[in-house]
Amino acid sequence: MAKALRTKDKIIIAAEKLFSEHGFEQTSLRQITSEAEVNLASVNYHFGSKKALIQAVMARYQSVFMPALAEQLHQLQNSGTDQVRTEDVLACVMPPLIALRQVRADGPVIYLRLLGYAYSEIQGHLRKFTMTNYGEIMHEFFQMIQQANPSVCPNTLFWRLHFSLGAMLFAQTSGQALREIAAADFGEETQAEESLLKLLPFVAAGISAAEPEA
Amino acid sequence: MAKALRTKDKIIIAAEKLFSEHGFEQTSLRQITSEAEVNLASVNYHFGSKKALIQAVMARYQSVFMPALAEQLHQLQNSGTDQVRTEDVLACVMPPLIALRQVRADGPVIYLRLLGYAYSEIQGHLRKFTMTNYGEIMHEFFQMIQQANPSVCPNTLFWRLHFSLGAMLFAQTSGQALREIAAADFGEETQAEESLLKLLPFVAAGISAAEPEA
DNA sequence: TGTACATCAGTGAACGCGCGTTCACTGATGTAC
DNA sequence: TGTACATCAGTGAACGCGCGTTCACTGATGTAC
Repeated sequence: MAKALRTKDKIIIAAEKLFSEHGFEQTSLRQITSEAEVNLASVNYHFGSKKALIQAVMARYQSVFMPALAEQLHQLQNSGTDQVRTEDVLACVMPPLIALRQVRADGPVIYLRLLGYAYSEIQGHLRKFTMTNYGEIMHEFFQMIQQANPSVCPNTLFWRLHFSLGAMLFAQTSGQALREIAAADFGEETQAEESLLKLLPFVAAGISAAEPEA
Repeated sequence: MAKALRTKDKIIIAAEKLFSEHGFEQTSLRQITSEAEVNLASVNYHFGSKKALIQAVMARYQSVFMPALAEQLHQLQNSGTDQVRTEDVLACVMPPLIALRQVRADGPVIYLRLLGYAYSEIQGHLRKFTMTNYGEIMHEFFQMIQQANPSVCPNTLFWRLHFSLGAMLFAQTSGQALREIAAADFGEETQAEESLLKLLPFVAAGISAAEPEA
């Protein structure tokens, strides 16, 4: 049993790393099992299929992230502030992200990259999975963003939230390359987590922007 | 000769459509030649390889878009306004985008989707290609954004421009799915080109947001 | 105008390769009596 | 305590499949003399 868990864990650890670096479809089971120093057939033995392995990897992070996000949102709601600001709602995602260090030291970065690939590659699957399992939390989040921006119509907010998601995922997926360019052009090193801090004011301003006249 | 051009064009037209719908790696030459009603081997005959076909498809759009963008930027520079606004610089991308209708009726949408896949799939290749061929135009664009936002440091602007790019590409790549969700949730149909108009105020506000204190 | 030859567009079939998955199997561990 | 059996983790080799690419070939068009 002890060794059994080892093999399964080895696969998970190697898969997370390679998935987050090259995406799901571009990473083969042979690469994963080679990195994990494990037999090729053991992926299908432990997980059933490649698709199931992908879901297991994602689920492991979601199951930590989502409850932590719910916790943050509730804290903010019960903080007695009568008017929450967009920044405050957005900031709720940071502690859950940092909590992913429990899963793995570089968990926050890994998770964001996985999200990026999950959205761009397996179109819609992840969204469906997230909504069926954590739809309520997502709904709460959306409602609080609406409360913080009563003058922006919900349809516009819907789009702006997805623009924000896109900005975050793109920055993560292309993050390494961008950081190198930025370092070369401006002589400033930007850390992976730092680019997230740069993101917050950007999306907060974008979400709360005045609605243009029709 | 007449029929020769036909086959090559048939391939381009089918490839653009399928690439923009499913991405480059997910689209096989067999799908393309089947859609184009053309022999499988003719792709390699006319283009040499799949990679060369992808480049040909992208180059066709870039060669229309980029000069048109340069034209817009120059017009804005010579308009006599002493202080350009971020919105004005951003708005410069719209006419070149619309000019892509010359290439093909749904050219603007196709191009944006291709861009999205190009950035997320063939990491860095497109950026390199764009910078070597149109680096000067990109540099001009960046400089004008800087002029419009003298109080934001260049490094931050660099990141914010890429956040904006990410927001746009994500909205396009996931556009169809998002439009369906939005229609179901808010009873409002959003057209493909309309989501771009929603994007402009969002990124303009994000780019010009005040720099947070350190 | 007619013939020989070269060039070019297009084709059908096969190539080798890497992929996810399957299968028959081994060996260790746990359980029942 | 000892034996028989069941369960489980893990393995090596092969499977079929779709992929991009290649190759020898056909037939039409253009050119030279």
